[in-house]
Amino acid sequence: MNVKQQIKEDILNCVLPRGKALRQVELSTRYGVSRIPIRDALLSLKSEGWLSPHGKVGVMIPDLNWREAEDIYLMRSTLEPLLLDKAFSAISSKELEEARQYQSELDGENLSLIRRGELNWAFHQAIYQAANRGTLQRVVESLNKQAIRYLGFQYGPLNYRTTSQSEHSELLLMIENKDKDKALEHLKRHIEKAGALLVNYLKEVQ
Amino acid sequence: MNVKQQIKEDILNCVLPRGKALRQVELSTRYGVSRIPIRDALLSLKSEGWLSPHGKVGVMIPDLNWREAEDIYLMRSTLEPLLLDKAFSAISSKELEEARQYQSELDGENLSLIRRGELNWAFHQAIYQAANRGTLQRVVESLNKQAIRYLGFQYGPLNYRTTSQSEHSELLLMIENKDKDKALEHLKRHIEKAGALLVNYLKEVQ
DNA sequence: AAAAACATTTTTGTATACATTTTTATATTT
DNA sequence: AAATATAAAAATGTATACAAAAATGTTTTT
Repeated sequence: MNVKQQIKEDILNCVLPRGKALRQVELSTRYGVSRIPIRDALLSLKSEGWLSPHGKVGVMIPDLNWREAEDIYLMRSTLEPLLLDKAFSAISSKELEEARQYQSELDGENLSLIRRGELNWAFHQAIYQAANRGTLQRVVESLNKQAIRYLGFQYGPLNYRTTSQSEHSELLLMIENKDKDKALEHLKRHIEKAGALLVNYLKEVQ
Repeated sequence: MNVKQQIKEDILNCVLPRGKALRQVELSTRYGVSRIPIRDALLSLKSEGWLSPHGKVGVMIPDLNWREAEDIYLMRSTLEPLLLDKAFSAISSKELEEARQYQSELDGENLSLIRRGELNWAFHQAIYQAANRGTLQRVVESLNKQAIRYLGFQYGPLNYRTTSQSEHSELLLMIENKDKDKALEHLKRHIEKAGALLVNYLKEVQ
């Protein structure tokens, strides 16, 4: 696994200190590489929202907060139906099969949080790719990947797993039945519900 | 000016070759720095959509295409009203004054395309910042900055400048009059119109 | 004693050198 | 002659060394 992925894991597992500046030399000894790939990884993670600036210089691991979660899910619930809309008529059994593949993988018990997040995105992406809308899809992808940082809550205290899985099944059914309006609405609600649950929880614990 | 900005300018002014891989050594001699800052800049520009991957390795300047433009403006027209909605009640005369400042700067004749794009974003941002929604705002910012690549068309053949300026004035008026619904609708139309004009033009020339 | 100026230390940014990977050209095989 | 295998070239990725900038601690001044 490359350094960037390792750092992501370590952010999720709270191995790295939160709130204070991450030092490049420290990380380079920790991960056994020079500072250059560390620097690359930090810049990249910053641009993806996994890290935030620390004063004039350096980066740090930002706090999770409900405002950010709310923004992410608000955007997802707005943009993903747009994407599904553009994809809808082009979705074939090939895409549906691929989506089901990822869905069944999500039933596994011993998956890391990151893997779970990636599979969740893979499921949605399998459907969206029929839209052939690279730019819109990349934004939605980035939002989904940012949401991974909050997955610890959803799969932990909130116990959202079974709900999410059954909603995925329902979505696939609606797509199979070519019921576009219903599918779009269902997708929007699916995302809104997950968001609301998460935001409420975050507001409580803060 | 730093290397990244220089490369942006050179992309906009079609100085760098489009479609073929940009070579790091070539760029490093061109801009008089070593390969490291060049590499940083290329990675960063790729993540911002100014460059796209070239095969397995390297990056290239992508073609402008109507699909991307349509996606960008579709997202903007969806997300920016959300942002204005959240900002609305918190917009004071301070923000309006700042917006007017940028607007009057936009009347200038001898502005580079990048400067014009930045000022246009600064105008919108001045209003949006009252929302205090960092995550949503960053996505919208990134979309606005991607749109800069297409500004050559809007300020050139499409001659959109005066229309845009008067629409900005109308928006500010609606905000002053606390007419939220009208302002949201107007903003959405403002973006949609710019997008439709651009997309139609791009479809024609391609 | 508080504030400002200076020196020291720490940290990041960049250049050069080397390792690895990818691409291209050439030779070999069928 | 086309396809595959191999070797050479070119490009990117990474390590180390150095330069610039930022942060910190100390001294000086008021």
